[in-house]
Amino acid sequence: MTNPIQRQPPAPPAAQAGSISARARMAAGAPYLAGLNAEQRQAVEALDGPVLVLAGAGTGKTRVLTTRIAHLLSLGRARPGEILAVTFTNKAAREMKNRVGEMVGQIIEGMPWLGTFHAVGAKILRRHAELVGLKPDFTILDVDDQIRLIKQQLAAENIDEKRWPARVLAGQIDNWKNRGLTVAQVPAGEGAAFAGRGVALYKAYQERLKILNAADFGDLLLENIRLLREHPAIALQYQARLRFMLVDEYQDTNTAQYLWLRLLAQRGGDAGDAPRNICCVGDDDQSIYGWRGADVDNILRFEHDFPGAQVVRLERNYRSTGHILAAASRLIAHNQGRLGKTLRTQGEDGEKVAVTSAWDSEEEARAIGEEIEQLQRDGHDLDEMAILVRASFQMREFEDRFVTLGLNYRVIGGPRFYERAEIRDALAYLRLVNQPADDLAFERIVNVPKRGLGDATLKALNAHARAHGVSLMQATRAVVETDALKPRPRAALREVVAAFARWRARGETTAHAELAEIVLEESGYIDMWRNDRSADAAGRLDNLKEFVRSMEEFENLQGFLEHVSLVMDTDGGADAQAVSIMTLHAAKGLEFDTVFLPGWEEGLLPHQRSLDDSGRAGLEEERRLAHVGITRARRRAKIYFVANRRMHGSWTSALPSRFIDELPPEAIDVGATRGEFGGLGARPGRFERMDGFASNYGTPGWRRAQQHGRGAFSNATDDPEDAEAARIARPARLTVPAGASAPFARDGLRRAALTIDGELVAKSTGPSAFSAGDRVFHQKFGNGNVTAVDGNKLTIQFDRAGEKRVVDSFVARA
DNA sequence: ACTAAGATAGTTTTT
DNA sequence: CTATCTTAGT
Repeated sequence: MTNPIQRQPPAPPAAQAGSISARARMAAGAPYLAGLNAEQRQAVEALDGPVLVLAGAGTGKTRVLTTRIAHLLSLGRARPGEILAVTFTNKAAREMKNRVGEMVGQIIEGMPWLGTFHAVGAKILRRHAELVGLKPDFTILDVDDQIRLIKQQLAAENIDEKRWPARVLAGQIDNWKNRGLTVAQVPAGEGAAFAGRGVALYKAYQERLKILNAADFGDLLLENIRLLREHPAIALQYQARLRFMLVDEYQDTNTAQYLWLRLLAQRGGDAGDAPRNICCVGDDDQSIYGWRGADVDNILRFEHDFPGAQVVRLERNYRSTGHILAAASRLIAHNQGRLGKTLRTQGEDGEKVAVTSAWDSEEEARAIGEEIEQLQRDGHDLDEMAILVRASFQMREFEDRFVTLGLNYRVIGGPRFYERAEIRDALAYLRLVNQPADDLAFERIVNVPKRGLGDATLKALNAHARAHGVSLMQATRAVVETDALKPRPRAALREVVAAFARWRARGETTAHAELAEIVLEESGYIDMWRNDRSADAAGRLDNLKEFVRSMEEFENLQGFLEHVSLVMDTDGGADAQAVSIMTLHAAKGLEFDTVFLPGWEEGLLPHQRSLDDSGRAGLEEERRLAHVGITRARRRAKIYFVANRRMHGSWTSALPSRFIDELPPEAIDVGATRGEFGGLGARPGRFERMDGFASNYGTPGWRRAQQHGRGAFSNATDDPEDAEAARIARPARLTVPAGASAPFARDGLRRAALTIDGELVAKSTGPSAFSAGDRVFHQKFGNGNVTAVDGNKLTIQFDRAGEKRVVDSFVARA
């Protein structure tokens, strides 16, 4: 798909030997090299030519990368300004910076080219902005701005936003940019997307960005590529300077990033014909970002792209116990098209990977909650436990449960600090003070807080701005002087113009953090939240305070704004002990003693959408996700799957994930939750319904479920109670007929769960398991009296907890 | 211009 | 089911 890099002969081994010598001998005994294993050391010391380090989970990838930089510096092979080191996240960049700093001293202060792809891209682009039609102080737009911009374009083009949503076009443009495609390079077929106007809209969007003196995230790379391609002299300059390149998480690079690296890796002035010194570190088994443009092929193709490349495999895992590693390895072995690694551990086997079935997601959450409490009683830190989910909707169940348990938890991920509305609003104010021509910022806050300025007013301003080719702020200044507007909006706008002029002047003499306070106060923005009665208003005020405080770390407003658009993240206060809840994606790169992996069901992991959209590639990426999940665990990995999950409001039955079948039986322990099945609330009377599902009995899913029932699961324990629980919890999964209403689905499934091979395995206790007046016991709320029955929902007056509505399966007769 | 009731869709996420 | 966005009503 992309042209391979220019063929280059491998370097003669002796070519660089001269410069090493004494210093090298000193470095050989360098403290930072001590403690590396043979492969790690090889990866660190192979400084010349292309090197691919295949670093499996927990094999010391970051250590190799940072040590390599330290090594380069202390050998004197490169000055800090000659090393390009790129990562994907700010977190990774920060960590690298810190760790290199620890090894080498303060030299890192001068590592200007260590950062994320985007930060480094922006840095280069600012230096040569004019060459790509921008000014050096261009604004970096985020997704929000992007969408707003595209919305305007669609409106101007009279395109029905219903049929062609702005975010879809934004996604498409992003996709093109990820693949390194400029307007001219979009394949004809794809350009016809969006009612045949895809490319035209892309073109118009790019033109609009230039007018606004703005670049979106994609441009930071794509315009960079264009810059380097169209100006060979500049390319040469960077090629010559950046003599050593290091790339983290290479499996996650997209085509644009790949092209950019390739351009920089072409032979520079000093290197003659020698291959460039590029070292990519990654793990094809942890490539989980295909859906956002990452191309695993980049890493699979490395040796082809960089002939003569050395490949170093790091396979010694220092993180997990034997059973955990065995489970992860066997699972990932089911993927085809891997470079292939075998993780080994020196440690003990440890606990087996627990695979537990539960009736539904609520029970799953309860079981995990109990296990966490047990671990806590045994002296384990909550900080060392994490729940890793496939999709964020799974989180709520755990949050709900943990709130009632009073268990401290923290959700990792979610909306980033700078993505929060209040922060973006505050930023827009500052951007507008800094750059009155920032139309997007203007539109965002002109009526926040409410100033009585609506669509009509904005339309008038836009019309004037377009007609005269000026910014909205300028247009406003002009329009306010006319009587084109009604008195009310006119007065409001007059105030806005005056206020910004005032703040701008004030900025000349006032420190930027203080200025921000003044702006937020005088604009009425702070008051807006002070007067807001909603629950999260207080939090927003806190965020604003934090926002202003964080400004103090920067020299000036300009510097702060650059930081915020590229680098700001939420790594905030992690003070109290808490269980972490996050997605599998967010967990990459982290590790915990105990990892809970709920939701291992067909359709969720692997996710149906992945399967539908990307077929086998999708399945393999899901498998890698599962692999990432297991390998986060140091000592305990616990997998769960449920029979029933509520999705989009209706109950859906689920099959255990095929990934569970792919685990090595000898490394796992299978069981079921000790759910309160006694009170299942089975109500006979409609068993004939089962016949309606008969056609599903021959499906692969059904067969697999049966197989499990007969195999590992039914023999999981000698305890008859457990055995029954296992059978029940491992019911025949049925596909809910499409469109089945929730109650029907639920009833049908409940019924299904009670029968295996058509045999009733759970006894029912009458039409209604409970009736008003019954004395019952609930695990959490204690004893109480049933006051009303509604289907399987009971209203209970608890002695201590008050009145609650509870599903009958959660209570037992007292 | 703002509010309240309807429609709609609903993995994963960084920069 | 529920969060979010759009539309209709005041």
